[in-house]
Amino acid sequence: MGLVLHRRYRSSSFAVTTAKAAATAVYSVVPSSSSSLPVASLLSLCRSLRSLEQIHSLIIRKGLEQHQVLLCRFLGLCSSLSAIIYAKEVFFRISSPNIIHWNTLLSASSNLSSLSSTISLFNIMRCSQIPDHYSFPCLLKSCTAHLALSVGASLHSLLHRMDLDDDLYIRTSLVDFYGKCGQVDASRKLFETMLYRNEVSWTAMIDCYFNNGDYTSARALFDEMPERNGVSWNVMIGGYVNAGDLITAREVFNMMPERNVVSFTVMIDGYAKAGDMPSARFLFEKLSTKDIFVWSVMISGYAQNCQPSHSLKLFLEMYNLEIKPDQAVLVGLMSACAQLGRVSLAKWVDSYVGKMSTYTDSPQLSSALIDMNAKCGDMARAAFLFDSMQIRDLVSYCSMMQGYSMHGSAGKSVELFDQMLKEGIIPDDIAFTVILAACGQAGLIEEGNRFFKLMKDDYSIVPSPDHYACIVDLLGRAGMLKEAYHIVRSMPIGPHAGVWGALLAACRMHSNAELAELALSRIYEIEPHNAGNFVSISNIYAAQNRWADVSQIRMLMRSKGLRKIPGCTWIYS
DNA sequence: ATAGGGTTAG
Repeated sequence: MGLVLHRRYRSSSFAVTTAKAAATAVYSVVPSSSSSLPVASLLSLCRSLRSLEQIHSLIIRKGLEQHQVLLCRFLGLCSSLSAIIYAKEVFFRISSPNIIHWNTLLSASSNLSSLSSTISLFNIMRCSQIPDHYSFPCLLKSCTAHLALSVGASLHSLLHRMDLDDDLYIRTSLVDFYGKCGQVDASRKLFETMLYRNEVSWTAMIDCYFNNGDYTSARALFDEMPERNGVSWNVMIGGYVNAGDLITAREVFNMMPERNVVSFTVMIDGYAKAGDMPSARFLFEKLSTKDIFVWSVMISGYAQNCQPSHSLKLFLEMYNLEIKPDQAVLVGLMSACAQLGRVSLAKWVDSYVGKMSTYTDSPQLSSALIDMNAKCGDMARAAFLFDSMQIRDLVSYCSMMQGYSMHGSAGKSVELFDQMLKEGIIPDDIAFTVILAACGQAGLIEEGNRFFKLMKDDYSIVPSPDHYACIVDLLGRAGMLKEAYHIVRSMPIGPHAGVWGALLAACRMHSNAELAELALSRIYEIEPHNAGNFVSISNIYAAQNRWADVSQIRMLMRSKGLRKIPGCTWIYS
């Protein structure tokens, strides 16, 4: 229903008329006891766009349309309900907006609109109002979010001319802005010359050091800062998590005096990214109040770690608690469904997302939908979704290409890749992994080599072990085992299990026991607990009637305590 | 009555 209202505001030029029309309904939806409450109290109770509209009509009826303070609070509410268009419509009906009205609208715009529309709003403002120290932090925040170094830098020089660059809030915003844009030295200079600092400024600087890989300075600053709050601690935890140092992250987590839900979320996410779902789950269970973020981290964590049924279970648990899933949760859920590959489930989720979602044009959501449908076998639905996307992005192309490849139409994947290039979309490392895998699967050697070369020469992407695994697979399937082995040997970085696995699979396909043994011994060094690798070589021996070797492998497996998990080979194939 | 730092997604 949020969607319906939102659309209406988009299409009608004046939300105000809509509000007037809704005026008659106001007392029926707002509880009768509260209808006698002052409008200000209603504003603090307001949780939805619909009640906002009703309060608006009440403001009009009571002739409070130009009430300065009320307007501010109203605009603030529009902002928190993501109703930027409504906010603008109300704002431009204010007969003489003051600086606070402007700043509130500016803040709403910087949170909800593009940087360019926020900047143009700022320029309109400057025609009738001199911006003050409240105006700039949100502008800078928007620049930071868009990593717009040049826009932010020109704001900085404007601030200097206006003599506002010593303000605590503004200085902190600048420290954060330059830090996020990778300009550590600029950040440090601004931080060190600050007249006053508080926990926020210290934390912004620490985060800046972490984002730029300087863990020592981050730690030194944390130890030095006079007072810390929850965010300071969480920045430390997150910094170590991103650095891959879970041990130190956990130490900081344990030392933290009052952990909040973000501390847990950051730590849990760290465990999930490192593949340690048991530790993630342990912390998750200890958390008494779970918010949408932590649910999302767990659900997508299980999906990323190939435990889709756990994702599904958690989602249902959330569903039963009547927590409204957000976009990230839905994406995680769909990623899990894609792995489960159950058409009926995918159909349910597809329609559920359609009903649930207020993000109809979101490329992330569309891509996840495409991916899920493709992986669950409904290529027609995937193609329909793809074709109905307004703007197709890299991820949606990748989902389609992977889908076609899975359904044995790698030729279509190749077509799509070329079409994507024509549309001006820049492929990344993952896109090349997808297309190389497609070529491998279909035995398109020439195309595969073309893309591999394109990736290295035209896009300057250094091949990852995954890319090498695809190339090895490509050559191996075509029976070019020697060439494949040569590629493996020539890799500048150490091959991972997937590369050797591709070689092993090729050996199996072409019954080359000798090379298979070599590959297996390497794989065993890397992943000693994967029974599937042993099964592969045992199959090669069996194909060559080498039954003694087969039973030897079986005995070896037994002595190592390895058992093949039935039906799990597809993960590696 | 308005502003700054930390968390989710192929």
